[in-house]
Amino acid sequence: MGRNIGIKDVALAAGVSVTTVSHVLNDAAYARVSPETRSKVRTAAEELGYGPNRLAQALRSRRSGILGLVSEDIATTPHAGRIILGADEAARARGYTLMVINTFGTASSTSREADVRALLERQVDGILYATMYHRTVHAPAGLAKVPAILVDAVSPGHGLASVVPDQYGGARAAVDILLSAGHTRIAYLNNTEDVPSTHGRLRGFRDALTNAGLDGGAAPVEAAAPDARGGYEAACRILAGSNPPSGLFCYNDRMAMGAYRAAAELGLSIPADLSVVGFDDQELIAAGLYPGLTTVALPHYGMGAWAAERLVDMVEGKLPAEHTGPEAMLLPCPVVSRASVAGPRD
Amino acid sequence: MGRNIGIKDVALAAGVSVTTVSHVLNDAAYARVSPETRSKVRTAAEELGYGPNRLAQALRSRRSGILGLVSEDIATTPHAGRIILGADEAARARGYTLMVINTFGTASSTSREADVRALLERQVDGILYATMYHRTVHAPAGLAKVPAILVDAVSPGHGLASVVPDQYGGARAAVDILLSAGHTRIAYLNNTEDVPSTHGRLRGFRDALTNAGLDGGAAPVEAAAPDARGGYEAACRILAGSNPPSGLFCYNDRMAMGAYRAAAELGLSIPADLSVVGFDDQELIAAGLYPGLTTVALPHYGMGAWAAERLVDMVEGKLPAEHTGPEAMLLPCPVVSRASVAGPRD
DNA sequence: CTGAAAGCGCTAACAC
DNA sequence: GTGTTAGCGCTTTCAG
Repeated sequence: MGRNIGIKDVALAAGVSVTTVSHVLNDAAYARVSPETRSKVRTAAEELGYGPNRLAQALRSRRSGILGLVSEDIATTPHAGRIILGADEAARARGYTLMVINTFGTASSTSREADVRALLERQVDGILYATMYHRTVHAPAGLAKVPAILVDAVSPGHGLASVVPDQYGGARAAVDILLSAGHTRIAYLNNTEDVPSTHGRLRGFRDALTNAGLDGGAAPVEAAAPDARGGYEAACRILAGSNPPSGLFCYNDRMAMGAYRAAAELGLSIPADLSVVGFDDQELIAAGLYPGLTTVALPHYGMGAWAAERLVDMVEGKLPAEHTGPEAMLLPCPVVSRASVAGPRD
Repeated sequence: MGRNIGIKDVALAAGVSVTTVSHVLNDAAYARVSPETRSKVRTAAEELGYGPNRLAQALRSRRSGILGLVSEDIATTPHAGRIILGADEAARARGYTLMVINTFGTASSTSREADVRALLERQVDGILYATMYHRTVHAPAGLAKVPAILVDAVSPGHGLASVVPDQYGGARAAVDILLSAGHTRIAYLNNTEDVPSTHGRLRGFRDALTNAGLDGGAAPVEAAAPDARGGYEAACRILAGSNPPSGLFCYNDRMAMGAYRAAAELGLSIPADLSVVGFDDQELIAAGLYPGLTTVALPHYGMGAWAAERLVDMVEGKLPAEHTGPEAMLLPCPVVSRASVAGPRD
């Protein structure tokens, strides 16, 4: 673990000045260096196993090439992972490295400010601020100091660009799947929490029905906690009625998992007696359930990639750093078809 | 987004030299600065909203305070997330920041080398190299240039410290749960893949039985793909026999999920007719299944934390950077009790 | 075409 | 007690 080789060593080995080395290694546009010198430098660098010290480069050029990402609850679901992956790949493609800071959904705003400050001290060129589920946040003040974008979140009145899933459109697509299969008695198992997805998906549900000539406003909706148990309970209630639905749209895959159990207990076979569509596309559940659950995927990867791409544009001045419009970018939620939907029995 | 305030500005505002500012802000041990000067500096820094430029600090002090983590498949399961979280919290507690680089289980060794090189160029103080599931890897050569630790992986002959789950012990604990509940006819649904966990868990299964006075070598074992479908198929085979087991240990939670389905189809109620224990503690599955699945947790968080802690020790010279023993550190896999185990019917 | 030299913001001898 | 100053490794203007 001896001393690292620097540009100086390369210069010495190639018999040129550090300036020249820097010029050729960076393909400096303004540099005019002879081809022979160029290759001399290149081979010298190669042989010495030279690698630039990005810290020094950053200090000098005032560009760290690092994008900060503060992300909530990295460990809880794969959602955060997919945002990170999308952002990572987009950033990498543009020559940037991601620096991820984990925070908690429950973190105080002081600790969030501290996270952003830590990133700022590292001289990140821009910051991505991601939440674990679509919601509105109070963006840390530090975000104003560098280009920044909110991922899966909106922060009213902060003039920050943001990207969120098109919950409404996803719900419509989900219900359309059921509609196209021929179902007319369709119910919705909603979440009880007051978050954008709860409202967006409900609106999408109703509008899809109305748009198909059914009475969306009167369609049965049961709300419960957004987990397997909540789904089980809500499904029991809705399936026990006198004229039970033949198609069931669930707020998320976990509730759908509960609905599967309810159906099994009631002797209802999926999809022969009951068609089910979920939301979120949690691989572990959706693919593990039997039959495989048809669901709607959340564009986490896409949001991460979109945001990183934009952020780099801002950093490089290709896009104004100040947010242009008040609207959040809406990314589509694609349907993932598996085996839980079939035509109605009757 | 104007120019940032530096130590110089603070010095000017406080009417002292930069040295003094540096001394008080870093609580330099050797510095003798009067209390009044100290507070003058502190308030000046405070008022100006000064924050150090960690890049410059790092360049000068030859310590970046960054720990690199190359982690596989961040987005696929929460496992990588838990390693990251554990490492992040341990690193943070010691004043370090994590720089996470995503790689793929399928990545070429060239690309892995490149990932490590990128980290090295950023002057990370040490590197954590994590795989998504316990396996043996060919560690990138670059890891020799800084302190490094393997997480969830071993690399024979590289002299690298590493930490992995105690698969064997976890399996024994899982089977012991079944044994203590009174079961004597216990079967194992194993994975067909040739990875350490497959072998470790099988050994644990057999030894636990033998240790209890049963014939571990003759106990029924069915192997299949480690997912819900494989579990379903293997469980069908094993449950269809003439003297079916009353206790079932599954290689992982996904296979257990399949076993639940098989049991349901055979009219077997869990845990009344069949007790089931899984492995991995994949929250989404284990807690979502009904009844909740008793399983064994993989110590991902713990491995990340242990490794980061050690790595910092190495970086700070509190631990030799070269690996001491040839053995990987084994972390225990704790049992997570839910509701899938009861006494046998007979 | 190539090189000297001035810093980027900070730390830490060393001098006063 | 406090200040001067020489770099850390690199980029880039400006001379030659």
